[in-house]
Amino acid sequence: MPRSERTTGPVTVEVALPLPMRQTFTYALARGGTRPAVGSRVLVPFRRRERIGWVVEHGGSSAAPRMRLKTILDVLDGEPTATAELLSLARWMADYYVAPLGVVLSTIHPSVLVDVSRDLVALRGGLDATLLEGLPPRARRVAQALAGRNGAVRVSTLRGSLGMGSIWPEIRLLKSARVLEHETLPPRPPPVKTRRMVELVRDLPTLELREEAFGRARRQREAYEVLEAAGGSDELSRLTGEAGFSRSVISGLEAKGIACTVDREVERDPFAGIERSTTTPPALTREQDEAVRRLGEALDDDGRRPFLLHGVTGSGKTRVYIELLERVLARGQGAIVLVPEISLTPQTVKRFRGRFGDRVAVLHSALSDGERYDAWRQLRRGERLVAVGARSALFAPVRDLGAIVVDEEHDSSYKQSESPRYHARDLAVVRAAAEGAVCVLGSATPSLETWANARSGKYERLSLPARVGGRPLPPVELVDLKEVWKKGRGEGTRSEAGPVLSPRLVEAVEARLAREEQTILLLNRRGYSSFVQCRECGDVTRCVDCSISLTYHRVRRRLVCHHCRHEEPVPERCERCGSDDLGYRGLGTEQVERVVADTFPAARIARMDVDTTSGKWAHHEILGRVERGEIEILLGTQMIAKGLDFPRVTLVGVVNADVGIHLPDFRASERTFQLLSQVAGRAGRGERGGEVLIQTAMPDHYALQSARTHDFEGFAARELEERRVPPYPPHARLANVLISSPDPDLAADTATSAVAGIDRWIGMHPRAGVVRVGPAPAPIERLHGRWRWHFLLRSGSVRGLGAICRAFLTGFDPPSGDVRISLDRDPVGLL
DNA sequence: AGCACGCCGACT
DNA sequence: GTCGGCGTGCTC
Repeated sequence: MPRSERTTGPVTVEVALPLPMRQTFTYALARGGTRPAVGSRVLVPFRRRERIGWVVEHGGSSAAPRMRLKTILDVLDGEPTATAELLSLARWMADYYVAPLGVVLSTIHPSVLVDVSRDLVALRGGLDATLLEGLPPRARRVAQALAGRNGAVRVSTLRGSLGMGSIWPEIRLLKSARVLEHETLPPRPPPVKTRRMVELVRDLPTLELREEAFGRARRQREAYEVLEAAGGSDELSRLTGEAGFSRSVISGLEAKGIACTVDREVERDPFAGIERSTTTPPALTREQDEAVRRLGEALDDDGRRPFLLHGVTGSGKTRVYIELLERVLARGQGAIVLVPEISLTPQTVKRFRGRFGDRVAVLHSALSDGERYDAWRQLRRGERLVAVGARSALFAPVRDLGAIVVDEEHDSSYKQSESPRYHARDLAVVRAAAEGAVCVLGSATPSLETWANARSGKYERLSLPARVGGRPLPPVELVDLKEVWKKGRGEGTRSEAGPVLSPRLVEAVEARLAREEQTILLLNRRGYSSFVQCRECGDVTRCVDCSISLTYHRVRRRLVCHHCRHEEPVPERCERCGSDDLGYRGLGTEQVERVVADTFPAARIARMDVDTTSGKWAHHEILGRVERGEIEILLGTQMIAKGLDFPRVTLVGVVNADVGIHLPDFRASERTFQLLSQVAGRAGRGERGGEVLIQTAMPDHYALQSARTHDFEGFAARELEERRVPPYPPHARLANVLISSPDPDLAADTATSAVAGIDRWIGMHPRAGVVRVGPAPAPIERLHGRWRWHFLLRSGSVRGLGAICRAFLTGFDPPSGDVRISLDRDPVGLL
């Protein structure tokens, strides 16, 4: 026996379970069992149940009571599902986003690998009245519910339909009374789709042998020949279907030992139909060529920095990605391409599939769990080399990663809104650095974080300043709503804030209708937050300390800051120009829609937003109608700003740009600028050109002026200044702590005591440089029946902020009751 | 999280 | 007395 075995006692492993607990658990190995590799899944007993966890360490490190160690029930993987690279990324995430390692591991795996065991119960024979009478009421209810169903029922289903909380005590009681049977099924083996194949197992090379084998069995001989022609095997269903052999012919071959049927794994590929394109792509522009050359060089360079590929809409960024991938694949390496959720359309898929065929795995949200798992396995085995997908594709087990591309890197869908609240763009940089891959962040309107990194030299900037084909960006015109309000008093099409559509916009739309061209109208996002705006000068009051817009509280008739809780009365007159003409905004999308319909009664109008287009295909259906010219005006929220490419759209109108700018969020201007730039890119994609009209009461605002002149750099320079005092990203790092409870007092009290705890931690770590702002009621004060409070932590030090966040989440003991605390590091929005 | 234990009011 | 409400504590 090796000495180590003698001295270390029982061999143990540390297991991370997907539970909201920060600790790992120590388990012993089964007698004679081999020690599962770090990163593999194991089935372990936990409480009274079985759960799947990941081995994250060999030997115990958590202080476990040695005597009470439980033993691993099963090692589920021979090969770890979490490679060393992904496990270390998971550790980084757990640490940075302050989330339990097991939870992180479960989110970076396909869901079928995380499924836990299921418990089934079934009645044992019938239920008679005397038996029922002897049962306690709760147990009786369980038994009766079970009698109402046939056969075995999942305990979780039963519990859900009864709605009486945990029914495990009752099940144990009924089981011991021999009323029911209970069975725990092990976790489903991952679903692998199989197909019955018929394979030849004996060769009959000579005619003589065949004569001997088949004699007068003509159909068997024919089947043999079909199989031989198909290369020795074919699908059973094809032989019995198309080829028309009866099942008995096949059995005959089996009986003679010539063929056998086996289940072969097949891979589902929902995009199998997409043909590899044979057309040669157009020549690269000079700038594209230069970018590709630089990225190609970086593949060989160990000390490389991440790249920002800054290219205006239509400048051919995708082409650059594709050329990079070509070079990565030529080196025998793999790659990951992240795209925003919304742009994962058949067009995007076609683009990559067309060039790379089945070397690409597309991780689309419409995939079934099984399909997702198939793609994962293919990547893991190196059968596919490129993963294309939304946020979570960053965790694809691509081998020998050569590059990670993040398209539209500023897009907020890269941030996950549940724990772990990771940002896939930031993780892309982390993963690429750890695995020696080239990282490319592409955008026409980079986030200010990325822009600042490019400016400081932390990232290398590649630029595509012109559209492919030399087509100009469309002219953008700002329509001053203040003028319209002044003139428009007493007209029909108005809201509380004045007319919804300016004469200029109405006239432009009518011109399109007359010319049989199409219009896109971008609506404001839902106005849940109202602000007070001067109708004379367009001014909106901001908080002196936080420089975010103050929110108007109808009930109290006061203005409130949603960061620091500063309050002030609604001014009588505009503080800037002295006018008493103040508007209380709050224009609903429905209202705008009605006005549009009334103004253009003859037009065919479609509306597209999250509410009207719930199904994935409803969205495509509407776009199909636009494409076929069945729609003249497309009304929609931000989702219409991205990726649409219709040559007949020659006008894009933005109904009111101000709503976005005055959201109480430090990113409000940035978001608005990005949105306007995106939507402007929708106009004039075809020969006919196009124009963009933006309605606003503050045409002088820098975000609007920069959008008008397509000037990202001008916008970024000004916005970076705006965020200096008080410091917001990229000048400081933020964490947003959200506290929610159905009880408003509990939420508020918890916020107060949490802040007291935070202040103690801040006091103990002065060098972390953390500043607290708040607490204050969250901008959305009540959501899903819960009252919400939040506060912000701000620091110039990444590590310092991390230390305080971890100390807070581990050390703060929330009061009893239904309170939830969540921490969002690097929040993308504070709403 | 989920579940057990334990201590309280309100009903056969 | 029991039933079932939910606060508290623990899970290798």
